[in-house]
Amino acid sequence: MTRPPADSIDANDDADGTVGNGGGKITRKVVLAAALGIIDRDGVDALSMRRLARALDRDPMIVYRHAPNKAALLDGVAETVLAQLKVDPTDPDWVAQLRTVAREYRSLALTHPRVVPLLVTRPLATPLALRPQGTLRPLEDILTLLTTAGFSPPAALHIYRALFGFLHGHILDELQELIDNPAETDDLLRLGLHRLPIDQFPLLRSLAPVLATYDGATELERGLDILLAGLTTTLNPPNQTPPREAQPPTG
Amino acid sequence: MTRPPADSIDANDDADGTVGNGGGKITRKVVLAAALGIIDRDGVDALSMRRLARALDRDPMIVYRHAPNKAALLDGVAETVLAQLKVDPTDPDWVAQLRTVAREYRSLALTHPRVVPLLVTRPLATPLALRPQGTLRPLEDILTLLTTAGFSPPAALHIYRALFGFLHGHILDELQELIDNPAETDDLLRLGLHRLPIDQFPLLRSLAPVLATYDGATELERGLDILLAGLTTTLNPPNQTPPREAQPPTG
DNA sequence: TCCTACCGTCTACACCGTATGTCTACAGTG
DNA sequence: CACTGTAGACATACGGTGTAGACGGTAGGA
Repeated sequence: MTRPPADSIDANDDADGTVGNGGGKITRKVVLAAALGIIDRDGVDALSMRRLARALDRDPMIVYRHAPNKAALLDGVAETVLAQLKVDPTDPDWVAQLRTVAREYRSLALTHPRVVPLLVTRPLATPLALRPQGTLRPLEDILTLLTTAGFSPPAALHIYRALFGFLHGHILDELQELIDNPAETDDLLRLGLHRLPIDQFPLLRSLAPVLATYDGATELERGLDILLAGLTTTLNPPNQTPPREAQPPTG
Repeated sequence: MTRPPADSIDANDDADGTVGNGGGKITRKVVLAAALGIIDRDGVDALSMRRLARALDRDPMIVYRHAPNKAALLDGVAETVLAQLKVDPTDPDWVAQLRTVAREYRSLALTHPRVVPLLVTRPLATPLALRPQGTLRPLEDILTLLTTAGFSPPAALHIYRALFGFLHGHILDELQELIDNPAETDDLLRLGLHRLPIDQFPLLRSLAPVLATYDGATELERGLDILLAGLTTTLNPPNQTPPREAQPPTG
């Protein structure tokens, strides 16, 4: 009998909402999925080894069979999210492909907003080459995309940096502006801006309506316009399709 | 006598390296400075209320006199660092002023690299208006800088977002590429890239020398060139000095 | 059949954030 | 002077945390 004590046999679709995984086999994938679920629901701080084990309906120590320690577990969660970012390195239109990647990255971040701190933070703790390979895959793929398009590897790296730098910044910006109290109708109150002294923050307060109607998608597109235009003019590869203007996805 | 038991009276410049603050008065500033010291030395994870108290040579609970809880303490640390960022809202040359701010932000991040996760992450947990006011000061100041230069408030906000989005992204990029093993002379080994399978990451591995000689300062300047050029062409304010080309600080 | 490998469990330790209570020193009041 | 109120520092305690180490049971290979 590998099940926990009797009192939890039947009544345990535990407080984490996950249905305790019953008697199913525990794999790394299952562990990471459960961890991701907890983080999505309650944030990174809410993820503890014990709570994760509770969600898996197993002993806390089981997690250590699939991750050497908690830091590695968090890396794993970041990796599973980032691994969903697919790059097509064979796309002949590199500008369009980068746009697609950017949009997908944004939508990934918006569906897992509480994972974003991990995405931007974990790499700071680990030297590049020691990072989980799923994390490096998009980098390598974009490098091949760009070198295939005619860029030199250093130029490709430059473009990659510019794109993801911009992307990370944009995501952080956008998530910061999520609404305080969505039910409130008045913009000032909804954003909590009324708490700021008027004499010290007049402009910020006056921007309530603008802040309240922030549109991340088109903000991203405009940023990409500028960025990609700047890149194509400074670094034109030999064999290349002309860069397209902003073209938000139709769907 | 407010001092702790005798055994620590003379021999306690404790393991945190800070000289226990002796009998000095504990203020919020002192607490935050000690916390910053610990984070600078050993990272955010190493900061615990107990260790902070040990550094202050006091009982753990004093910290709660100056911060309601640990999250607020971290916010305070982020604030003290960010408050060092001075914006001159009266500068007539807004482009030059933004460049200066960007450079100062970068140098701030480089002198406190382990605080950067807090800088980019804490705001995600707190709605804009609830953030410590020291955090909002640079925002308001940049808004007045730009509106004084002739931009409308929404345009000013747009520029602020673009600048700090780019800035955050750049900082994260730059810190990620810090060296694994600085003593090693071979670039591949120094970056740990030899651990990557050649057949799966050929381009990344080939970029070892480029990665090893990353120059964040000029990378930042080039990014600012593109960004500010893009902003001035799309959003030209009425009364404005012409934008200058990249001009790294002479000192 | 035994051996090895792994998987899940149990126990235990040192440490964590913080609610609550107690002690002390001092300010103001009569 | 005694008395009270108050604020700061200290002490205790509770429930939780990450994880080292040892133990049993089960599966597969020799």
